[in-house]
Amino acid sequence: MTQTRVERKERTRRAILDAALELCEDSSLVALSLRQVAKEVGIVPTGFYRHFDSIESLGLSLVDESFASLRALLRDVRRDQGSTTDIVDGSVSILVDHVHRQRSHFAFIARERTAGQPAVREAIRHEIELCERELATDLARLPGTTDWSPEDLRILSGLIVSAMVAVAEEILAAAQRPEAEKQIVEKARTQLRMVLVGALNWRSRT
Amino acid sequence: MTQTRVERKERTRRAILDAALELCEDSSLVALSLRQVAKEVGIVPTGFYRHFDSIESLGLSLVDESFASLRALLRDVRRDQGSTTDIVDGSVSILVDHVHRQRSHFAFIARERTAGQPAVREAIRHEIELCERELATDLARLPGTTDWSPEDLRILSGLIVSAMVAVAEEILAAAQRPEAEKQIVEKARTQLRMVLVGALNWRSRT
DNA sequence: TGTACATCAGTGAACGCGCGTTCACTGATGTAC
DNA sequence: TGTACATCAGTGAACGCGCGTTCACTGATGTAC
Repeated sequence: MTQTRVERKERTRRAILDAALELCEDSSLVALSLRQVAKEVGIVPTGFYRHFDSIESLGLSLVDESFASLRALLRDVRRDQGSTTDIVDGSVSILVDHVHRQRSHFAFIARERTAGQPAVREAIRHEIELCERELATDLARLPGTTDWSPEDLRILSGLIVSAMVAVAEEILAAAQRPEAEKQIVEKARTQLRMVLVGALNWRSRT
Repeated sequence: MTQTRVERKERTRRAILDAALELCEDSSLVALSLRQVAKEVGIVPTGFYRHFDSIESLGLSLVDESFASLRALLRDVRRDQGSTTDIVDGSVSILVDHVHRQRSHFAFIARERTAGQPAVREAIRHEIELCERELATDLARLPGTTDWSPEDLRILSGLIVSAMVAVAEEILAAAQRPEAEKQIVEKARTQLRMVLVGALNWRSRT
């Protein structure tokens, strides 16, 4: 068990982040105290300051982490598009898989998006806007969107993101109820197909 | 200025509800203290107990109030459908109007939906599901959905509700920025038109 | 290699503050006769 | 109508508790020579 000082510090930092994610799952980061986190980690309250300035700056680190998970999701969806026969089936499966594996990250985003401190909310709003932009450039490569205006691509992207955020929230709410989740997944696939049918029959006004 | 004792009490109760709605707008009900509310209202902390048992029971009253506002919105949208030429333009205008006039109620639902106590979250989820059902029966009366399956009507309804919940949240976030709101409203109308184009070209599988 | 010094993650006491809640109270309003 | 009593919304002192933050500290790890 020989560890360098740097390794030990990183380990504690990691434990603080994990404890905060777990403890705020029942309410929100704003209802979480530094002392609760320290107690869960097993350090004295003042030890917290060796790693973060405040709960808020801890929150901003959690935003970064959580969006790394979300971008990994987008990356997997993008990589999958070339290889699969059905974009909708593949994309929704990947979404569900990521929500399960990074459950606390997606729950954090869903929660703090509306209930976090202003700085945290703003950070999340900004990240989601970036995701919409990314998705818009992906959509531009699909057949049938060649004559679309940039605005319409962004708008379609926003529609898909809204629907998929709602789906992710429903999956989180349906934890431990596999039959409910199955219905949600089927609904998500149909919704995405409906949107794509709309998109294929859409004509941008110039 | 002659008021009965009952009138005075009701006035104070109203002030407590309004103060709580306003104060928790920056974070969440779980981060709100009884003393903050009492200070805002202008009564001594212990005076709070003449009206509510706890912040939690105050929260339950706010849930009831907020859903009354949401149902008023649905009622207005439904009433408007017969009289207007463009369903999309009319419905989005009504949505925006209601969000402005009952701003704090919609913000309360949006926030506590993901960050509230479990019982509150569940109540909100249930109410939103009821709204989806209602909307599905309205959609069944539109031309072009006569041969749709009940499931597909519910799924389309869910898609529209998700998109409009997202729009309401964006409008709330864009407060004091009229030009940003104008863009959001235009986006909402285009999204709704895209969805309806998809619906008109959709064939339910039997 | 051994020694002397520097670094710094984590400690523990102490602080002032806001918290929810208790309790006995006050005095204006309401009611019974 | 006037009087005597009841009600009860709001008061104010007091409590123990958990909070964030300060400060000087300890002692294991790291580094320079």
